[in-house]
Amino acid sequence: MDPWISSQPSLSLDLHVGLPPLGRHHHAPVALAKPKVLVEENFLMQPLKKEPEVAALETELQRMGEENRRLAEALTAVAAKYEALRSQYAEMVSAATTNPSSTSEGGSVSPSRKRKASETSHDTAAAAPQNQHPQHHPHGLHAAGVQDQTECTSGEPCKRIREAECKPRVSKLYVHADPSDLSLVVKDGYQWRKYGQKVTKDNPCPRAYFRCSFAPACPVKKKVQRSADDSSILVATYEGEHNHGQPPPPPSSSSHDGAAGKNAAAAKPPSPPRPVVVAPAAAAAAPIAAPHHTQQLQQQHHQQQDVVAAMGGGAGEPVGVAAAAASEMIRRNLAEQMAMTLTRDPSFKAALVTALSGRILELSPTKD
DNA sequence: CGTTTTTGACCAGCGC
DNA sequence: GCGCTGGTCAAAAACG
Repeated sequence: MDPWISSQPSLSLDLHVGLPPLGRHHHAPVALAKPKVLVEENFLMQPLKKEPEVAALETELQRMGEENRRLAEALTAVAAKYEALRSQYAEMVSAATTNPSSTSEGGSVSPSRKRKASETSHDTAAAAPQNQHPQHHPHGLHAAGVQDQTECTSGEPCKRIREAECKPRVSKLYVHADPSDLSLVVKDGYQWRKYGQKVTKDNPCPRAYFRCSFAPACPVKKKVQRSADDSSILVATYEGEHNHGQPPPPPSSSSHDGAAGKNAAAAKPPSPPRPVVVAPAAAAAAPIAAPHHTQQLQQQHHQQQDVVAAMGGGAGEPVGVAAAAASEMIRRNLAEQMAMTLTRDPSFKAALVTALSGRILELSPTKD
């Protein structure tokens, strides 16, 4: 899989129990699918005095090996689906870029931009880059990027196209957050500057408006609001597409979401250095806590749906952010779930201890 | 001192 | 035309 796995603390034991060592270059999750029953092998290599206890353990190990294999297969299936979806998305993106007229780029500007022409003119110019996919026009000001403008200058259909057909590059991200934490900060790896807050009609919780502050010209905007149904869920709505790469993760834990100084402070307490979209509180407490974990999985499910929606719907949302972050979280959760499942299983622990002791004995110079 | 957040005011679209 | 609403601006405050 990806390097991220190797950085997962919960997986850093390198125990070689069923799963291959997680090296630096796992390109596909399928790599996990190869069950290596090293524990079993090591264990069986012992000069056995086949006592009933040993036999029982052996049976147990075999059973776990089977289970391990099943899990690996399930993981393979999930990974395959993930890859399929991703390639599907890539195809759609390429199709969209080769035939821009069919994808109605226009809406990327906030659909409700209501400023006057003078403002919108420079606004669209500024917003243009977000309309294209970064890999094509990283710096904007190309035909595709100006399309919004051209559509608008071509006549009044502009508005309608924008609001109806051209679904703006909007994607939503559902992030689990501590309900007691009132801040509206969603960690996604980018730097955001808050420029407004508003209480909306349908939700008692205020909505915060952010702009990407990493690149001055980046047109991406983000709205964050707690879900009206579940205050522990933060709904982040991204509009537009970053015209710059993702800011490099800070070497240590420090300002990540917020730009500098106060922003970082207000943007959140120390957070995981990765662009994970889990709210810091949850991220800090969740990895081992079952309830949080469940919520995270639900959250992950939401995100998965959103990613799929983004793939199927508006071609090329800020999926560069949203989808990447979502998939990141999905994978992370997957790994955490696996690690938790294993570490919480007493029989697994017992087998692990047995295997380790057997291995130690085997490697011991005094072994006979 | 520079940057960001806060927050009231303003603007424009929409529905009646 | 008027009020409601969402989105944005910009001055003041806050922070490191």
